[in-house]
Amino acid sequence: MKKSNRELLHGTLELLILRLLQSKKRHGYEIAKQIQVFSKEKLKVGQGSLYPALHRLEHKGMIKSSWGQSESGRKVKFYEPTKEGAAQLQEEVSYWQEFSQTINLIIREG
Amino acid sequence: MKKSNRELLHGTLELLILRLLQSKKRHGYEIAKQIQVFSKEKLKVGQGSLYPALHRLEHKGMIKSSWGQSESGRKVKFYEPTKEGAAQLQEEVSYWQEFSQTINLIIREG
DNA sequence: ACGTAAGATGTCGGTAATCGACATATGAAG
DNA sequence: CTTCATATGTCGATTACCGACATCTTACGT
Repeated sequence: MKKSNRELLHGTLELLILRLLQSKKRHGYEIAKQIQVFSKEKLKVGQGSLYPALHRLEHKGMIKSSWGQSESGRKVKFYEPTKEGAAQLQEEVSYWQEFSQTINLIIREG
Repeated sequence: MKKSNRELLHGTLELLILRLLQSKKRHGYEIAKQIQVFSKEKLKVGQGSLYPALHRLEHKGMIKSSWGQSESGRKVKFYEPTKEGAAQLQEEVSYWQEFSQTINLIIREG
């Protein structure tokens, strides 16, 4: 009965995570915040989406984790991409580009 | 156990349908073919995705259907957008633009 | 005349990603 | 001393999408 909000990140969450980890080691909470910042608060990825996605990626061997300390001295789990993850990112990006170009083409000329 | 193919149209199928119907009345099979053509065969929407999406849109009052004849004289069900559907399309398009710009930004500067 | 391919609409069950809600713990600020 | 932001995590529900299958019709080759 309850109307659900729009699904914000259909299949692109793993792409975003891999891309953000490519720049530097990051922990989960930071990734979520960064997505919010980049999107000017338009996209929000909740914990119920983020953490399962991280575990999924780790389980698939795309990223690896290590406990460490954040700048503020808190215990955090850092993630970084593996070699497979870096390759996967390239694939995801090129798929996204093809995909989004197709959507844009249909919007323009459909 | 079987590995599934990549999900081709994550949440954008209704946008594509509404957009293609905006140009002219079309029937289901034609819509699927058009998406294939526009994407240069890279995207394929199967019947198991297409027809439920059409029924969904009709049930939501975004499109309406009428039986007719195709150019080749076959019995086909034509769809066209309602007023609500046209408005919904505008919303979908502007959401898509915001969304894709965000993804592109993160790909570039993440 | 006959079979097969393509056009066309539809259903069904399974899969999997996302979601909101909840649980929990810690350090900082007031 | 309590509340807020940080931080990680689980859980169940929803739902779109998918491949497979079913069915009917028309066109085409042989």
